[in-house]
Amino acid sequence: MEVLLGLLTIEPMSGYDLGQLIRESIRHFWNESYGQIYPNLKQLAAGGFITGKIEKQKGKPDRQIYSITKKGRERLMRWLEVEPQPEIPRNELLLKIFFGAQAGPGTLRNYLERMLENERAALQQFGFIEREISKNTQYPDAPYWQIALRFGQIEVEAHVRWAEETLAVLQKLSRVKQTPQGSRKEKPHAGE
Amino acid sequence: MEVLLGLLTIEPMSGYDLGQLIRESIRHFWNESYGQIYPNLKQLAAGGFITGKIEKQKGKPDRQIYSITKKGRERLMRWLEVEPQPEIPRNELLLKIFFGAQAGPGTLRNYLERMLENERAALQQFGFIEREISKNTQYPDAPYWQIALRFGQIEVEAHVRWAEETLAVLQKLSRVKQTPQGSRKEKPHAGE
DNA sequence: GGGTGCATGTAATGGGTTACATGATTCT
DNA sequence: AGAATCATGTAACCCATTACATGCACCC
Repeated sequence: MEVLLGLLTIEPMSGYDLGQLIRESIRHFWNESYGQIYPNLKQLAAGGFITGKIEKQKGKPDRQIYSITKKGRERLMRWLEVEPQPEIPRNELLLKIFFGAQAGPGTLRNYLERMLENERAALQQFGFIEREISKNTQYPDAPYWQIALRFGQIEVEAHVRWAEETLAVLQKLSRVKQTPQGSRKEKPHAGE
Repeated sequence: MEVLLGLLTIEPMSGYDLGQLIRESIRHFWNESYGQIYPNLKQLAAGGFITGKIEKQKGKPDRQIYSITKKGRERLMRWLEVEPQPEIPRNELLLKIFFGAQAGPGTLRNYLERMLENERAALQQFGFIEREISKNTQYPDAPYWQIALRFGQIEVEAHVRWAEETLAVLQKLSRVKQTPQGSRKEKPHAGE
């Protein structure tokens, strides 16, 4: 809800634009689906927090361009003043690793390789975003965008380090499991 | 749902125990509320994935102790084989920082200080968990628990570094804002 | 001709938190 | 006396994703 308000302080936009912008620039810490965006915009408009103007296009469908109102800015402010409480992320990968002894190291290694791919792709995306920000230094928010981006970079680097370290640990674990005295109740897994 | 199954492979437990265990050991990457745990246990029991035995206690209410069944283990296995897809966390703090120019650096600094407190508390909690794990090396899952814990440690360290760096950046930003030519449309904020 | 992008929207479904209710014991 | 802990459970509610629907234009 308030994301939309916040993004509309940058410039007036349509719901579609908002969706694009979200997945291009803040997806690494916030996401909204269109199933969320459009109804929320309607609500915000009904409450007088934003106003919409229809923009006609040839060939393409009409666009509803929304602008934030004074009332909207006030609402955004009030929300910004509320201290964000830490939220517990749900990390399915970690959960599966936690029960790793059931799955065996082979499966986990695949998951980690895939994770590394994703994280490296994210790093590239960050590079792209960084260039976008430095093109738009005229906006007063630009330094803050940079800070949010930096969070993503630092976190992803940490993830990469962890994943690499973990792959090494798993290697050792499967070597230990292969030694004769290491096998107790465990059923031997096919392959490594 | 499957967390419960997974945790019950460690040993038979009650819903209450599961809740305790979750918040003591895996809260940093997974959480379930009792409003979720109890109904899920009922469902799992109805499906034959776990079985419950009533344990009577004097003075205290009866406990339903659940054990995982063979069918339950199979279900857990199938779930473990499904590749976890990356999930986008929602970080309200980052979102508020992203719109930082609206709120001003003072508010953000408070949020960051609070965040640092939380992260440091988490580090301490991790120390506690680490000691618990090293007491329970007889479990075959122990190395995997260690890996999951390591993730938390590395991530939290990264967060701390980012927060400290960001506090320094904000300091600079508010100094720049104070210089005469830097003030355009911005209302001056009380205190720095 | 078929897929993709633009653009908006709704409905079904699933997930999860919060708040409430109960009731006994133990601690302060 | 009152609060907290143990222990289980339900109901209301909010939020979010997914899938579906429409319709035109452009490209291969």
